[in-house]
Amino acid sequence: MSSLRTLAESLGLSVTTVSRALDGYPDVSRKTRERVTAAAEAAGYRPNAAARRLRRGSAEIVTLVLPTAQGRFNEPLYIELMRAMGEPFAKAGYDLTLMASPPGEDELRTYRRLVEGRRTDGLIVVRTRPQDPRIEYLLGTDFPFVVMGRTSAQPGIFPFVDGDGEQGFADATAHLIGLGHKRIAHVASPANLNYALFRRAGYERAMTAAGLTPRVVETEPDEDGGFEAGRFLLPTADHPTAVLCGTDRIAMGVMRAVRAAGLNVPHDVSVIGHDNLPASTYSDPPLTTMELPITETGARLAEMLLARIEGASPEGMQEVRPLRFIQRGSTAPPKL
Amino acid sequence: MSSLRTLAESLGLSVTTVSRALDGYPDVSRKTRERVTAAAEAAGYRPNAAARRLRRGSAEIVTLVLPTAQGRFNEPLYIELMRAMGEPFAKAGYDLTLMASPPGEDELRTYRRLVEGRRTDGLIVVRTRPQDPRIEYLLGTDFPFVVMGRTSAQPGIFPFVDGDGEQGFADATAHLIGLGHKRIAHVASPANLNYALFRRAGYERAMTAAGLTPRVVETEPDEDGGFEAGRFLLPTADHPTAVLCGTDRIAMGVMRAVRAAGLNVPHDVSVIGHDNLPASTYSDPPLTTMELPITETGARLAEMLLARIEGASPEGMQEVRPLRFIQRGSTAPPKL
DNA sequence: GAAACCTTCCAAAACGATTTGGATAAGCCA
DNA sequence: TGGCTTATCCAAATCGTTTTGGAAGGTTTC
Repeated sequence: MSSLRTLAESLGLSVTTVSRALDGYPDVSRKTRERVTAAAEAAGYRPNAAARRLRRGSAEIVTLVLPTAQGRFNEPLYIELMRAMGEPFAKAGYDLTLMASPPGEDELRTYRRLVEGRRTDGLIVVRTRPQDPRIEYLLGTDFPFVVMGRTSAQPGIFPFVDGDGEQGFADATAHLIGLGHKRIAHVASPANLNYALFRRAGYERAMTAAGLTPRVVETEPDEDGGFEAGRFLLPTADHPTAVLCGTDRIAMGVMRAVRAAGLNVPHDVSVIGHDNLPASTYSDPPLTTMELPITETGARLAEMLLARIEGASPEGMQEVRPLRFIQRGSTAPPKL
Repeated sequence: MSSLRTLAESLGLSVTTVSRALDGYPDVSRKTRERVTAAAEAAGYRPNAAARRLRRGSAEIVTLVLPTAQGRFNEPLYIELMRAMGEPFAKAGYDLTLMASPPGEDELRTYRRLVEGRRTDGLIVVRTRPQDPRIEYLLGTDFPFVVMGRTSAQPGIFPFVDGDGEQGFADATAHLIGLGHKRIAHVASPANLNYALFRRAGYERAMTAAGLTPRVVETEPDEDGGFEAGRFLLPTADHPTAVLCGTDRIAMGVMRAVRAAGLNVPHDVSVIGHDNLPASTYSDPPLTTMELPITETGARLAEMLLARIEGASPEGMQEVRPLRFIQRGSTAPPKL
């Protein structure tokens, strides 16, 4: 409704002066500035976002694109991430928005729309794959983006923060070995998810180092996948006494399978997950798990993205952080 | 990079013609149109969103503002809702975005920014309160919005879809009574959440109709709240044999409290929730619950919002839908 | 008292698309 | 041939800001 022009006319000033008064330029007298801000307040003036964006060439928006299709993913994690990033971005004058996008072909189209239509000033990429077409595409532009997670091999350097899944899973495996477990299985997420590779490698490293034989089952990273894997692993007499799961949701499914097999967690089978989902605190028993502390991660990612938008080089913006191990009730020494 | 102007120059055409060719106007020859679209394709031309918005006066965006601060809310629900609405909006040329906002004063500011800065074309309001300042504000503008949920008393008519919590909780209570339960408690969400009032009313209606005494405990709508309520209700000898919970997350907490009291679900205490969260399928035992079918709800809300954006009147856009009852393992007849 | 400086304001030019209101040329009819 | 359509194209205005490059008038400096 109220534009700069109407406001200026009602004040008997030029559009320029009103604009500069509101932006706090020093070349407008205190008296005028006060008159202008009062009038703007009274009229409920709010600059038209499109006009300002067109002129400034910046959208004042950063976007997290959430791939979401087959099954529900770790959404609470991403909402949490949004919350962690919200404040730093708001402080810098950016709206943080989330867009859900079906993965695959359409996903790249979404990115192109956002980038080439200048619909956003920066992107947060999540749920990386070892070869990630989104990142390949973004590296080909000079568009600012940050990544939660990593890729395996990508020709180019970009900012990311990731948990040290390799070390974390090695440590968790060592923890189980320390409890006395020998038959430890790993239920892994599909290898087309990048984190799955690291976690598996850590598990295998620790097992081999202890002279134990790794046993890996690959499955969908959700409760059903975990349940299936559990049903596959548990029936035999020499079933694993501990199962290290790629994600909490897999772990939930495995625990259900353990119960379905008439066994007990953690007495017969210990279970460990990863993500520290809200539900994991309240499962029966509460799930032993690990996590990348999300608040600090979000804050750091926001910082990086803002720096990139300001034109900073991505060098030195690669961080692999230790995971936090959370000991709860789903792990115990093996029976006898 | 590539603008209409550069494209036009490279083709030896006017900006007008190029624009109209790409928009499929009939006053440009087939040959020219083909030449233009080919060149646009080759140059990777994508219209500048800000410019188009400024001129068209539409942002091509609709926004769901998610209040998110104290504790994690039912995020999976809202991501699911986004997914349900994504396609109809995409088909109509709108990007659907989610913005997280701290509730309270700042929340209204977020709404004002979006509405008055024309940053979006339509809003989806969720997590309604009985007196909802966001809705009051929006009713004062003529800005298009739809609501998932209802308010108690609001001077004005607006589009909404809500589950019939009153009937649903009455039915669930009747179901428990039919199983033979007499001491049935209700753990309610705080009364400043609108749905809490309806659910409680339904519970009380069914109890009273059966000549039973309602017993209501109010608590925070999360696992901790449920746990606290459970610890309060369960220790006595004449503890409830069934607990009807305002949300699944409350129910999770209650189930944990039941176990902590050395009792069994459902043998000693039946538990019912509401929301049908992903985790509820995989809890032990799986939770009996109910839900507002989210896909249809999202589709209908999208339809309504698009109609409102087109200028349709909000009359007849009020829908209270029956809840779907999902019987799982957390309910059984009372012991003896 | 003239030159150099502030202070305060503003006209006009962007930004990149869409849309209005013709202009030009070719085809058609009588 | 002249008048009337029709088919194709385009110049210029517009959306609402921000920003550039002064201009006008008053002050200070020497």
